[in-house]
Amino acid sequence: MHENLVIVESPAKAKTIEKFLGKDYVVKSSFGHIRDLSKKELGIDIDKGFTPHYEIPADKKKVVAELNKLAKDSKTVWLASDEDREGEAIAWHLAQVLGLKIEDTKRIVFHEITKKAILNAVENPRTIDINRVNAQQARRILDRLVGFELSPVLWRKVKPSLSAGRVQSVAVRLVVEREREIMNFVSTTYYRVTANFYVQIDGKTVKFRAELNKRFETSEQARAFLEKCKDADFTVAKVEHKPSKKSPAAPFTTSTLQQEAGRKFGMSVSQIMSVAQKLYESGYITYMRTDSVNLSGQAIAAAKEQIVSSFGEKYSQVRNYKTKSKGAQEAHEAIRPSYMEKSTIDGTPQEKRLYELIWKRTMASQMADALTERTVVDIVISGQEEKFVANGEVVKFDGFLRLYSESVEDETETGEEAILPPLKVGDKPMVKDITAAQRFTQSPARYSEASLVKQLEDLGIGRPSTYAPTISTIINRGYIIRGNRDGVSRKYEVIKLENGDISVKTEEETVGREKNKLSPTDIGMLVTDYLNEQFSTIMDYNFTANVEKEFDEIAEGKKKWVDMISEFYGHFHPTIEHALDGAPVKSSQSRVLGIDPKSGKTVSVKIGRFGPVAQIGGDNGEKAQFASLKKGQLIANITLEEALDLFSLPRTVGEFEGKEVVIGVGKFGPYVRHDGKFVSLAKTDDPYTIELSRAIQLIEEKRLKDAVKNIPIKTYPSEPELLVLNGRYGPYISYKGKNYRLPKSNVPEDLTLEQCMEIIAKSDKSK
DNA sequence: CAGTGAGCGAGCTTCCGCTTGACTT
Repeated sequence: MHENLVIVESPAKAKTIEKFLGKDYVVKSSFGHIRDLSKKELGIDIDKGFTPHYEIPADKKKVVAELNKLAKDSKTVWLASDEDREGEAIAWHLAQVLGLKIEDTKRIVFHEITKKAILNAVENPRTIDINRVNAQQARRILDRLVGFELSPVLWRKVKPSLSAGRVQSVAVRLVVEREREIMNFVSTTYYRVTANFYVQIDGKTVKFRAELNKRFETSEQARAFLEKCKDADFTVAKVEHKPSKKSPAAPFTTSTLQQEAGRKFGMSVSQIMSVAQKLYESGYITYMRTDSVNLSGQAIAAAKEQIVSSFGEKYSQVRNYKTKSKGAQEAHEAIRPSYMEKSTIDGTPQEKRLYELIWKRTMASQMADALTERTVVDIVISGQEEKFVANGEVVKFDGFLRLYSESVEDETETGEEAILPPLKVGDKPMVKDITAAQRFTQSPARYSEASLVKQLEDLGIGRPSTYAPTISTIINRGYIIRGNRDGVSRKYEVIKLENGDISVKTEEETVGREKNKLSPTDIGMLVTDYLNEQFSTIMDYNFTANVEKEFDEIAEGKKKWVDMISEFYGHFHPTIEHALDGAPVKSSQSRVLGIDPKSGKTVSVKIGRFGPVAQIGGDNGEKAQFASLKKGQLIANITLEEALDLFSLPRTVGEFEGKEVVIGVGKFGPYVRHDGKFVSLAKTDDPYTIELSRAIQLIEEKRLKDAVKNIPIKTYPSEPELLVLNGRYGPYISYKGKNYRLPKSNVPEDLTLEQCMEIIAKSDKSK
């Protein structure tokens, strides 16, 4: 018999709290929600006032059974799930399932895992807030109604297995609309003029740069300006010094961690989350799914101590941050190191890097502003209205920059900030050269995973625990892809005045190179257009914010959840009926690109049975040729040349060992075929351009791998049927035609026959 | 397993949020 059972959501949290509470308390975790609407059906009885039917999912049966047993054996059960809407619902479901009385069940909450906070919580228990629970039920039921009524419409009208929902469909819409902006963008050109000046200071030549305060639209105008500069003289007309300061960014939330680690290390949001999970489980950082920027008093004090001892008093500045994002629920602290004095940890390189990033960000957030002095110098040109402007910046006190500076998503062209020589009004700097370079206005940038997360967060859509899964879902459904683009080469004109001569040159640059950026697929565009047309309310960027207001009213007891859902459904369901009555999506419509110069037949693109496809001929019952579009190509903007290129596979690239080497694209992606054997191309290989030498390299690599794969790590003379082998997922045991996983703790080379048999026996028993 | 594009149709798919392991040969 225990005195007290405390139930929290996360097992790592349970371990920590158990230490704070002492021996009279057993602390267990529910592993999140323990009940949900049934998975198979709608799980809501619409005719009976939207009554939800909750079930305990199969993978939660064990946890619930254990909690039930412990609850029966305890005098008092404390429900300590998070204080947000979902946490309150978890507490309520626990009370229901464990047969606790709602009126006198002890509900406790804390926003930070510190001894003080926990003890304080235990001294101030409350009861379950049923209004907040009802707000969660409304949220859950609304999402189920939307998801499970919309998705079947897509199965009937577009294609099977598609999905739609309050969050994912809007996420796809953002990507689709950005792509359309890029497609419709018309780049204009202008000329940017910069000058290299120099002055003599103490007998030394000091150079500096300045930019003209006007941009020219045409080459002629730019050239005319340079002509006029030939005999002009240049005078410093104004020197302005402005003190300026920079403040550190707030400590990390889930979203900002994803953005920053994405930019700095190029990690995907799901990679970041799984590394952060490891750090959390090891006790190195606080909880990683949070929308709060708050730090505990204890953490602030520890950071201060670290900063003062490492950098001195004047680098410290205690700051309290306020969360401003829409719909934040602040059940936790910001993501921070558990122990501020630990600036580094043991672990994999990724774990170390991510930890150090979190440590620096947290420390910097408690450091002083960086103080700078900005200098702006105007240089007038005799006989002309335009003037050159030089910008300089000097850091007077580095403050938090000593430790950390935030990165930016896409480096855009900005005026250079440099250290300027001491100039004064009336100075006449000499001109080394003046350059008018042709520039181009840029289309908006495609989203990265992290910038899409940021956009969703700004719109109040989705929660920290769902950002990464949402992106996986819309990629898995084939609505969007994450990919790289090589960029294209572009020529630009450079007009330069130097030593009294004007020269014109054409230079070349690569633009539009992208890594891991998101773009829609044809299906993503098709579904988005259809949903926008039929279900504009759900697709509205403000839909979530609007329903959140109502959830808040329910939580405050001002509104009944059934009324809210019933009103919503009254409007929503007829739109479903209307869509089902309507026509299917015109997905078979094709776009004609032109004429194939070789055959003289029509080339078109459309969505076929197996996705987007290009077609040559097939008009009058003749047999058409087909080729799938490449990842990233869209029906909306593929060109005739790109489409014709698709028909170049399979192609023979040469001979190796007297046999043909053929490149093709099969069911499992691009491959090399040689001597009746197939080798997959690497992700970075392009089947349309790959050369013989690389193909041979792939064939040889495959041979080597195959050779290694079949050499056993370990064999046993007394049991010839038992082998320890090296497989795709690491070492494993093969015995009598069956394979067995190795427990992590085993070193495969040291396995004895007895140990192997034990592993086999255990595995067979568990099945 | 290394393309596909005849037509029919049984049975299936699906949401958002809260949590971790288990599991692929």
